[in-house]
Amino acid sequence: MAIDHLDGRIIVLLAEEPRIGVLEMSRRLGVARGTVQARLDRLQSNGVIRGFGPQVDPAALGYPVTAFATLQIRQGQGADVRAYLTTVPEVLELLTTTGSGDMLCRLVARSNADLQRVIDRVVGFDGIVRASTAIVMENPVPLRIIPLVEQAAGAEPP
Amino acid sequence: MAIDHLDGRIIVLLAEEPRIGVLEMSRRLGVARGTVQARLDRLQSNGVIRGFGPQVDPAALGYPVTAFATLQIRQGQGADVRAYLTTVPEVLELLTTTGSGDMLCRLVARSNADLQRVIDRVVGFDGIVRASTAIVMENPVPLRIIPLVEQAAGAEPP
DNA sequence: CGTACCACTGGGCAAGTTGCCCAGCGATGA
DNA sequence: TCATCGCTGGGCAACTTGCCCAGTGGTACG
Repeated sequence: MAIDHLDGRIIVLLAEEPRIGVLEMSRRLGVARGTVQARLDRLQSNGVIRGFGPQVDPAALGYPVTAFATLQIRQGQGADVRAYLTTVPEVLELLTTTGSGDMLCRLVARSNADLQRVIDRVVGFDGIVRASTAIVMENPVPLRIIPLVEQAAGAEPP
Repeated sequence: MAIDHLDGRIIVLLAEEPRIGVLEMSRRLGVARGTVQARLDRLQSNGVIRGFGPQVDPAALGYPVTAFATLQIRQGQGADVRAYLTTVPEVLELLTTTGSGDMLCRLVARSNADLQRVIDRVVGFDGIVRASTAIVMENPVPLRIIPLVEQAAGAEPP
């Protein structure tokens, strides 16, 4: 659960050069190969590293428009709404948040015009009372984890 | 830019079993190794596949609380705010959206109490006028891309 | 109608990596 | 004092990678 400095360096190295192998990592970190292997196994079984899935860019796939929709759900319809939204490919993420029984929904679309279609499809579902949408214009800080890893790795040792 | 069926299957396969190699993929897909290699290279240089960085779970790192903060920025301070928030490790993502000159900010914290510290640190910056925060309770649809990939891969061929 | 060009196949090669094993060592804790 | 744990450093066979090649079918263009 707690991460030490070596774990941190492994994760950072892996993030910078994902194609790197265990052997090369051990060389760069100055430790034995078995050590890196053991650490990696531990990090994965701990759930710290969930996997190494490919990071796909929706924009390159033809979906350059991202938006966030805040949904207001009819009482008791939460489960139905989740199940429905799971079936919509353009829904990339769905979160329930504090506030008036709300959900936050990350959407993509082929264009601003297409976004209308996606939103209609989302809010067309019966259990959704109201939706307000914000279109993403810029992404100054793309989803990242490294700074947090470094903090988690560096803060503990002392 | 456009993805065909084989590209889609490669991405899906890669997402399901990231440790798989090119040779094993070619066997499962029933194509020559060189073909898979060429497709992968193309997908990466196209930017469709950005990389294979490790997916780290903030919760396993000791940051189980996620929240979204909507920030209202003082006129003309946008760039300063971005630069500042980039330095805060708990800020995992920052987006500018339509609406009253707003930014949306994804945060994590060690606990609800710790979230207060993080928020103070975020909104303590001068260029931020107001912030409203929503704590994430559940994550019914974790960030995903496969359904979209399948749609992009399956819709074109006909 | 012929000719390039392109993507794919199927094969072959050396070099490197992986997964697995082992013995030894130093620090930690009972 | 002894057992445990994590790390080291080494060795091994099996596999994969990166790279090369010639041949083939389809498509676009002259």
